[in-house]
Amino acid sequence: MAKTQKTSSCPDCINKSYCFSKLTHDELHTADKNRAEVTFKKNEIICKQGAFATHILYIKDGLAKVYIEGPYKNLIIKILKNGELIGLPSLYGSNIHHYTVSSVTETTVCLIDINVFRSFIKTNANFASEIIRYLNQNTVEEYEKFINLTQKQLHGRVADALIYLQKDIYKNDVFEMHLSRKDLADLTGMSIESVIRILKDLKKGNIIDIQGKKVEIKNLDQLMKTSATG
Amino acid sequence: MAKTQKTSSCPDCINKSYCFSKLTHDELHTADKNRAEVTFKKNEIICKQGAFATHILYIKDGLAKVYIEGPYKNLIIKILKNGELIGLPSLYGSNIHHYTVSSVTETTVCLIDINVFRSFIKTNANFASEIIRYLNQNTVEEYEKFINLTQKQLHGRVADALIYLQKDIYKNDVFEMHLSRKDLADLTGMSIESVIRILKDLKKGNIIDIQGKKVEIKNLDQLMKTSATG
DNA sequence: CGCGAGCTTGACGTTGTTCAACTAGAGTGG
DNA sequence: CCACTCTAGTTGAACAACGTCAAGCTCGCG
Repeated sequence: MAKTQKTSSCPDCINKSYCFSKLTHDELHTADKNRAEVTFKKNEIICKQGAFATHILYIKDGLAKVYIEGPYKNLIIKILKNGELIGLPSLYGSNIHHYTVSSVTETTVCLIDINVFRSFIKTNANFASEIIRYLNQNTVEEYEKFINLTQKQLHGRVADALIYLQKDIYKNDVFEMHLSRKDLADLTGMSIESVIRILKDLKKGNIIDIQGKKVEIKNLDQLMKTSATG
Repeated sequence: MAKTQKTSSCPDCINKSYCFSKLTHDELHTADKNRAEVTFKKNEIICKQGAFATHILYIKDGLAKVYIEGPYKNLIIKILKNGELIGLPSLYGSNIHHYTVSSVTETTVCLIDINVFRSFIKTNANFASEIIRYLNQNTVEEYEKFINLTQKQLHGRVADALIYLQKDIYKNDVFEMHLSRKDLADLTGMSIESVIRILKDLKKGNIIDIQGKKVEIKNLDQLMKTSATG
């Protein structure tokens, strides 16, 4: 399972999420006192859909997948990288987690008591508006995902997923694919077999190259065209 | 087009959204001074995706549809009824509208200057947390919609739409269907023809009845079973 | 009475899933 | 060091689900 440690304090932490820069020195100290740091190995569950949300989690390092557990299969909403927050949808309203998060690579997270988090929102308006900004950005990304999943066919959806990984996650045309074919299927809302076939097509069309875990985006323009034409 | 009028003032308004109850008397007066009231006829655009978001809108009366304009067709995210807010995703971050809203029936909305709205968030923590609660509730509903649209087949999706209308919008087993078949198609992410066929099936199975615009949910249990089994 | 928009129906083709078999590679124990 | 197993990945064939097309219908309205 996961091991606990506690390295740098919040005021000194250089990885902290942008919204924390809105906190005062005192508030950061309060956060630090109410915080735990945990490292998860690959493929461990970080937070479980349906469980009580007692903490807001903050990804300090690593990659994690956020997914909704549906009746038959899962849908990956988003891949989280360092600096991102887990549990905000449970901040007010029902205090249970609305999704499951599990680690894709070894991942270190900070846990901050949800009530401490709430108190920051009450007392620090800049922090509150930063949280709203963060929530809204997620909402806008979800709208885009809605269109991708419901109005594009397979080639377009795989192209979207690859562009997402290239632009938002790895920020490089060449990257090591940490997601399994099943993860890609859950991310694009299709079957594993279809993912494989489409990747093969894209490789044959010289748009991407795949060697084992290594993926290279060879023709981003063409990939974006594929994304656009569905 | 739309006509402008201004009836009751904000402090006296009995239709106001729950979050406004968190505002002080003075703040409500400020809102009132920076507000306009507009009535849209059926099928008019209330706010347009891509346009600048200068105001937060509040539905005082009527029904409206929120939809994302995709490359080939639209996706209806949600039906709005009185008390709901338009434009929150544009509050911080990019100040353009991320969706289009148009009236389904005659609809009266209040427009509140977005900067006034922002200032309330800065100065009134209860209001801010109420906004976050509202945003989060929408997010959770969107998660459910994600599963419905991506993991269910046609019968399940139509069942979901009908249950949504019955439970959240009309709150009655018998209601007048204000949405066209195309609207239902955009709401469920399918073709018009398929909507019609599934409705026919449900009618044949004695689960619903349709006479012109009048819809009756005759067997909600069965409809929920249909929703669950996809 | 005639026109047009929204609705309905059936026939057909495409897309994408499912199933089943097979392969490659990584870890395990003898 | 090699057989053994287990999982992830891959391939092809058959089938079901759904969208598209084309035609006809209905109803409200000028």
